[in-house]
Amino acid sequence: MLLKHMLNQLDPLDLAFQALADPSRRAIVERLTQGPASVSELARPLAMTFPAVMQHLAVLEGAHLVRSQKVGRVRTCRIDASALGRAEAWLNTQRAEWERRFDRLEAYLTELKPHGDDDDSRK
Amino acid sequence: MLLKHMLNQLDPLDLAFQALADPSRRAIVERLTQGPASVSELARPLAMTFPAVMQHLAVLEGAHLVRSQKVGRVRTCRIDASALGRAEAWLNTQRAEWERRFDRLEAYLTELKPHGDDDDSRK
DNA sequence: CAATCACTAAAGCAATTGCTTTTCTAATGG
DNA sequence: CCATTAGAAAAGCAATTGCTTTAGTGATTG
Repeated sequence: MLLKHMLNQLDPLDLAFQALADPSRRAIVERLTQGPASVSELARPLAMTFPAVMQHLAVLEGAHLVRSQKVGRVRTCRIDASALGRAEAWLNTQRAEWERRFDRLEAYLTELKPHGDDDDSRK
Repeated sequence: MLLKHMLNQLDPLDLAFQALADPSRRAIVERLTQGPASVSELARPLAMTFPAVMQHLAVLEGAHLVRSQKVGRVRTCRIDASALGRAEAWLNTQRAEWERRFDRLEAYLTELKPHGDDDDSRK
């Protein structure tokens, strides 16, 4: 029961969604879609200490939502659109699947009762 | 510092992404896009106790990703597409924004150096 | 009506999270 | 060269998470 825990989080979607669950991290992502930024620039608008921002950044990098490279003493961060795209794709699939089923159901009901009556057993 | 913690998670996106960060909960969502199901049906394929599944369901309902109603002794769950859509929309916006900026940059580079040379400082 | 079934409530617990403070290293600017 | 700047590493801590077990409450069935 602890082995399973340690070997967990193999699925990239776990990491991506987990990373995006935090508003500070989403703010960082939103900032980076406007273009690259240093860690200091990312930290400035966030009401927390510098190390805290670094840790958020580590989470985002671990989820492959952000890449970064250090030149001189400044680390420049940019978004990595691939992980963003995979999360988006999963949601897209789920909604598409739901709508497909919904449409099938609607078609079935229309066929069953072809005149305009959308009422079901009320209360 | 603990008040802020308690009043946290006001943003629906926090709840949605947090809920989707767990593979069991995503499995539940995937199952429900195929159509409604009882708690027992949802629990069957998941290698965990019944109460654990109920707790996952509570998280999903809290995030408005799932709705449910009890009739007799069985609770029937269905997905709530609206929260799914809002998460999808956020990701969509971010990718769109990123692509917009990317295209602007590309156009700038093409204008700057109009002949077919896509090389940058290598190594 | 008694046993079972589907679900609920609650307590407990190890692991993880989201910070903090402190300390350190290395690049840069005057 | 010395002070500042940008980032890194680590330890500590309260709160949260993802389970578990145990002990219920009502519907439903034989």
